[in-house]
Amino acid sequence: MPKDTFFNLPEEKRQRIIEAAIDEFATHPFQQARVTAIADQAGIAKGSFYQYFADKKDLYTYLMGLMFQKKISYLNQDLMENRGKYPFFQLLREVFISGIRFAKENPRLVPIGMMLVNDKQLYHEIFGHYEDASIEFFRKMLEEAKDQGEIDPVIDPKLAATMLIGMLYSLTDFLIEDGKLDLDDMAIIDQMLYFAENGLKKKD
Amino acid sequence: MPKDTFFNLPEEKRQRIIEAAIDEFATHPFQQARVTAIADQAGIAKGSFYQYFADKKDLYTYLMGLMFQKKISYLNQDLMENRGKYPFFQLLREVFISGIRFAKENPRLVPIGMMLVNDKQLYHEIFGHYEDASIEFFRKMLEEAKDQGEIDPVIDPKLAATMLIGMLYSLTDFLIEDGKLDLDDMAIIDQMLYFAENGLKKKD
DNA sequence: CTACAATATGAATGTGCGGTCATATGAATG
DNA sequence: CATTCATATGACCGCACATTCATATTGTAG
Repeated sequence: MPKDTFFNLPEEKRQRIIEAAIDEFATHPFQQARVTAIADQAGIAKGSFYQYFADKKDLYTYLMGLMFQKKISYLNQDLMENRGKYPFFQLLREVFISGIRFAKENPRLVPIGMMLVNDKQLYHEIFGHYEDASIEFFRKMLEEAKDQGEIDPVIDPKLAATMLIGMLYSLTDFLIEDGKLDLDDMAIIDQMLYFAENGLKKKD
Repeated sequence: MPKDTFFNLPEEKRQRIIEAAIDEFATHPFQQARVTAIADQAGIAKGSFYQYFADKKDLYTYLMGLMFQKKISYLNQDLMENRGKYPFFQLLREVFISGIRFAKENPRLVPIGMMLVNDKQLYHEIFGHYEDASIEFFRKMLEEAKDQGEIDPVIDPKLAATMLIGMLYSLTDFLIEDGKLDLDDMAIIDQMLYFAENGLKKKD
């Protein structure tokens, strides 16, 4: 957690620091991200940085928290709270839509998330030692849908969850990185769902 | 390219160096990988390292080349050379099989590849500035299959290629990382194909 | 043996960066 | 004003590491 001094800062200055940090962490993995660069960019002295944060990781962890909250806020609250009441593929659509929308509206946050996911060690230091939360999330959804007879019984939920996450990650990355696709966002979502639905749905 | 002195080395010593490098690069991203660790592990003096390689990147680039060759060697030569003659889903099965087999037999190489893919900057320095080769490879296969009427005309080849790669990457990573899946390799491949086939195939 | 070239070695060099610290500035209080 | 407390600052320290270099060792040819 940042120190009190950080939260006592005028809103504007705090934002400058956060923005500078996002810039730096979006372009450099944690270890290579430079405190000096963040301080310079934010227009504060390096020493001041350590008035606000215990160290580099302190800021990083705080940022990850903000990001996580923001990501969550893109999910339709009603759908998520009453998961059981909605058909699986509608939930899946909602998750895809919010994922893409988040990525489009916060392009700088995407690479930060990617880098964290790829640094297993750091990931565990920050989020603790449990299975990747997003895989678990999808796995549970699939498990329930399977019980409801919505998806093909031969599908292994954990494997399918891994594949869905993989699709979503690599697509998000792709869209942000070079994003040359002659489709608008909704067409992309439709195709992903079409693909996933035909791949997973219970056959008659 | 390594210097002549490296290739003049007795086979056994050269192997030791390569193995040491693989160990180091499998556990540390390029920037954090230490020349000292490689030299120590290989049992050579640090100075000797620079008799063989211009610098750290020289060795790394060389390693990536070896890895690429090795990966290619897992593909069924006949199938690849006569791509046009085989049905798309058979080719896809072959690519999946060789990918998983490569990963299972060379587990230390997988994280190295993952880290490289995730370091866009380094990736481009090493492989040049063209589109991700594996996406292109899948995209072409899909394009051809679409012309043959094997896959659903609504599918966008580039998007589908991105999704397939994503599935394959994340699955490979998953298998190597913690790999707790109650399925054997063939069952995994079958499910991936089942998923992909139903998702992509032309509907009657 | 000798002389020359190729290779091996690890101490020394240089650099970049995270984190510390003594000091300065300024706001608030009385 | 004078005192105190919170915040700001950038020079400085220590360390880790890639790379260099002067020197030693080994191999080879005549």
